[in-house]
Amino acid sequence: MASFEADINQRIWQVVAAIPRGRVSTYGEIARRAGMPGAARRAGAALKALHGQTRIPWHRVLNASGRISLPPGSSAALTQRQRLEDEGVAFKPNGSVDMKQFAWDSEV
DNA sequence: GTACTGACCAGAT
DNA sequence: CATCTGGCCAGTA
Repeated sequence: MASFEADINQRIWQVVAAIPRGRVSTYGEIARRAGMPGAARRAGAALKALHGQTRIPWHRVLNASGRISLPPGSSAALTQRQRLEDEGVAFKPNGSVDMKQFAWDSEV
């Protein structure tokens, strides 16, 4: 049996890939859907492992506050915001996204 | 093996 | 709003 760790990453990426365009989710939600409730950090580690080279829509994942969890001003953070706005996800002046409106599991 | 860190989270102060 | 605390799991030194 191969270690489950590698499969866990695949699981996480699969969940992220399932986020509809124009919607966002959180690390906690991703972890929960991947079968590891409470392991939000694991989700972050899995996305970091992609290091940008992937077709997985990692930019649709925000932290529980609805904010980009990457260093402000960093290349990755700017790319994430750019791609989300391009998909129709709006950022408030304070730099957060309205989860009530754009969360994957949320209805308008 | 231990210790520290991190694209986290929720609750308390 | 800022700060701290405990919890979670994996990667790194």
